Amino acid sequence: MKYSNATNYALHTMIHLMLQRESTVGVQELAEMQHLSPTYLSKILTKLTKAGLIESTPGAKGGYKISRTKDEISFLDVIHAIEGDTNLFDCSIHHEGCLIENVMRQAEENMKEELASKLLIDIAKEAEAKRETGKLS
Amino acid sequence: MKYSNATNYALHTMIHLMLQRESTVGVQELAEMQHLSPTYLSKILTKLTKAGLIESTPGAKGGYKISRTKDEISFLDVIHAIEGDTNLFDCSIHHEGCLIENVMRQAEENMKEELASKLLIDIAKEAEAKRETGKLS
DNA sequence: GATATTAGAGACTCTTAATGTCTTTAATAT
DNA sequence: ATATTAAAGACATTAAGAGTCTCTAATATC
Repeated sequence: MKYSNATNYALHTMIHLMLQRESTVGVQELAEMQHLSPTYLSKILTKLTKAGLIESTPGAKGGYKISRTKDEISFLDVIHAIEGDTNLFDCSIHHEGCLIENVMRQAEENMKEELASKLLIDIAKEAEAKRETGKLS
Repeated sequence: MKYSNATNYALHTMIHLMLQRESTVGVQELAEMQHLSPTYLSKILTKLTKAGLIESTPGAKGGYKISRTKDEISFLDVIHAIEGDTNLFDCSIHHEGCLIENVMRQAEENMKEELASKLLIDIAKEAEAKRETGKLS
């Protein structure tokens, strides 16, 4: 019962791309930064690309950059891109209208609302400010 | 990224025990009801017992019954008993004060607050009422 | 056009956690 | 003493996540 590591890597990568000045960053560099193998991170980046959160250009001088919609990207967007559209809880006994499932779903909804209201850009700026005051993010 | 089936079984079992008039119910009966093997459900029940949510008596005429605190048992109590004290999200990169982790933890907290505020007894009563109006739970 | 570079796709392995079974032991009522 | 029931623990099975490797496709540069 945990979010996957991939979601963590994805979130950190997104923040990094947001703080990036250069137009594109290759998977090589992104992978090194997080001590991951490029091929593994590549799969994560592909998911982010398909979700429209980042843009990729193949070929020499290619790489990834944050999407134009960068000021509107929420935590939930990233989670959704990686984890897919899943619920934390499925009753699996009752096929519909399970009272227990209803309660669990409502609670999950509260969490998701919070995650939808949190924008990556705000955290990115916060991280930048923190870094400038000497503390490494 | 899902709550375990065990949590679902545990919640349903708790509701059932709350609606139970007879003093104790054996694992045999509880297992049949949910189409589970008795030994498997037994492990779940042991966790609930250790958490103090139900009480068990071994031997002939033994079985399980809901704890005396039954009016105060929340969804979160059951989840905690089965899943343990875990977080949905661990940064695993940064050792402390990760901004991303902070956001994720806060959102999770919202969910848990909701789950702590929902009492099983209310759902049990609702299920009972629903059953009496002809609809099976 | 040839070459170097980079993303993407897919098959594959490894590891871990959940799921579930089986057997034995301990406790209790009759 | 016996039947019944919970508890414990070893064990097997399954499913999902994590991660690697290889090959293909696209693009810039020369």
